[in-house]
Amino acid sequence: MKDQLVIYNTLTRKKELFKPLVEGKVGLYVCGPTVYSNSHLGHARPNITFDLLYRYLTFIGYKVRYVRNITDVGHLENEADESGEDKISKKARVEQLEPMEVVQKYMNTFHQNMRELNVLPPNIEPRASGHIIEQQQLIHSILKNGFAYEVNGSVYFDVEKYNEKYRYGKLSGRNLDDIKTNTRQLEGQDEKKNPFDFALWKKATPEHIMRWPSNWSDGYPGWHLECSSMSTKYLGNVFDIHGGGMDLTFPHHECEIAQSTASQGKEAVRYWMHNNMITINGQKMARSLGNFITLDELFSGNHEMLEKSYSPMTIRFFILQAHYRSTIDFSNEALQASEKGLERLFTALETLEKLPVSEQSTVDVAGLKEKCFAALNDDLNSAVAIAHLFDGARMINSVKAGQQKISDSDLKELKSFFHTVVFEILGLKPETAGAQNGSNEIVNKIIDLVLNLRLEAKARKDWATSDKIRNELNALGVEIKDTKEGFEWSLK
RNA sequence: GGUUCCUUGGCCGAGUGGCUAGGCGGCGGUCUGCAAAACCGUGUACGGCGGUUCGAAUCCGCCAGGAACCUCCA
Repeated sequence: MKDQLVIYNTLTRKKELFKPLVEGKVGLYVCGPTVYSNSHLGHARPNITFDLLYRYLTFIGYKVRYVRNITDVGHLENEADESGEDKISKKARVEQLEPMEVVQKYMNTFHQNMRELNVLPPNIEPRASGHIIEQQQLIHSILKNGFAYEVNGSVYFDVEKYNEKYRYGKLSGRNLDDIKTNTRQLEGQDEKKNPFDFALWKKATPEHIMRWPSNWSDGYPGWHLECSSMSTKYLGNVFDIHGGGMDLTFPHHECEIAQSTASQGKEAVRYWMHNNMITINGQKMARSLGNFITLDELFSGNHEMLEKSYSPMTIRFFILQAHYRSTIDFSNEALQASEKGLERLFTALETLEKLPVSEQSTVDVAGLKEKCFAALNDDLNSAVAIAHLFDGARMINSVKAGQQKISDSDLKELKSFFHTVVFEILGLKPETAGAQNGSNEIVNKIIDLVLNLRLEAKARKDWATSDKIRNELNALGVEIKDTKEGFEWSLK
């Protein structure tokens, strides 16, 4: 199965068979968050997408080193303040905090949200602020190779010079002539030879708090640099996969390619993968557009656009139900559909544990399994894989209902398949309220007691009493299903 | 304006040159004292107009609408 994974490479705009540089090992780098405010739904997408990739690569037998950075140096902000100060130091002033305190605060909530979404931690989570020296080294080598120039303590990348030897714009499908005619002339950029040149090192203005000493000035690194230096530091000069949101393709990833190539004469990344955006009313959800809903708001339901709260697994499932390269449109209706669907899947998973076995199967477990893995191998098509899981759910329910039969060996295979795909690969987990997991034994016993009384009432055909018990337990959040044997219940 | 891309049934979303996902919702049925759950059945969906083809929603062209990027952004 290892040799069958096909992934879409933005660089070639084609699906390609994935072959790692080193047999059996994969180097994976993903652009992580800039930690200056709470994570929103949009941030969940790349993290879940590449969590799926990480899990799947691991599942098919690769040893993966997954590196996901934390951007804590801050990017230049281009808003009305015109000060050019960096996002993190600006926020710090507003809140009267140390920049690193802001970073720590939002890094903590990011980690908390990721845990809630069952996103596995990466193997290395480097911070830009901890790699200033490496970034400066990278600038030195780009300067030495003649692809950068220094002006007044700042260093800029010479795009035109680079483009004479290599091709700037290959990832995003642009060419320099187009860029020349379409780059806006921004204020305060007169140091650059050309407006499309980008900063490698910026001299800090006096009010800029985040600063480090360097040969050129007290300043801070340009905003594309950290990924170039940290990815190659931990994964090697050439590594397998670099991921991130589609909105980073240009200029961020384009500049990364230019920096790596300018410093080492060859490209660092073999496969570029980009996830699409989450939209809301057809428009990208983004911090800067102000149309975002934070993950905490989703989990608590505390936002005017939300009809109710949505659990982390609902969010995760919602995202996985679409292919990562398609946009996915947020709405209460869509989220509730996912919530119901996920419930159906987990109910089937429970049913799976108590299926009767027969001599022969009338169901095709092997075929189901094959189709599901074929979907995952096809550029990580979780949407199709999940569709096959629903076919599996129907299979399970039909066996339970006695309409289909399953053999002992097929049942074992089906169980293992479901557990592997649902828990290990898709990273879903049950979210039952505590009471049924033994955390509140006495409550379980009381509910059982009451329901047994109801059973007695039913035996007497005392429907008034039995319905009263059911309705009132329902109101308390206990869902009751009558079965042939008696009853089943669960907490909502 | 430039570059890239999208438009699928009530909603969300796969996919493919002919065999035509899936979820949610709706409708009908089975089961049930009634519910719930489950199961079964049910939709003449592929933005518009042309073209290529035996055959296109899938390929090509034009038009309409929308998006992303070009400026921080997941």
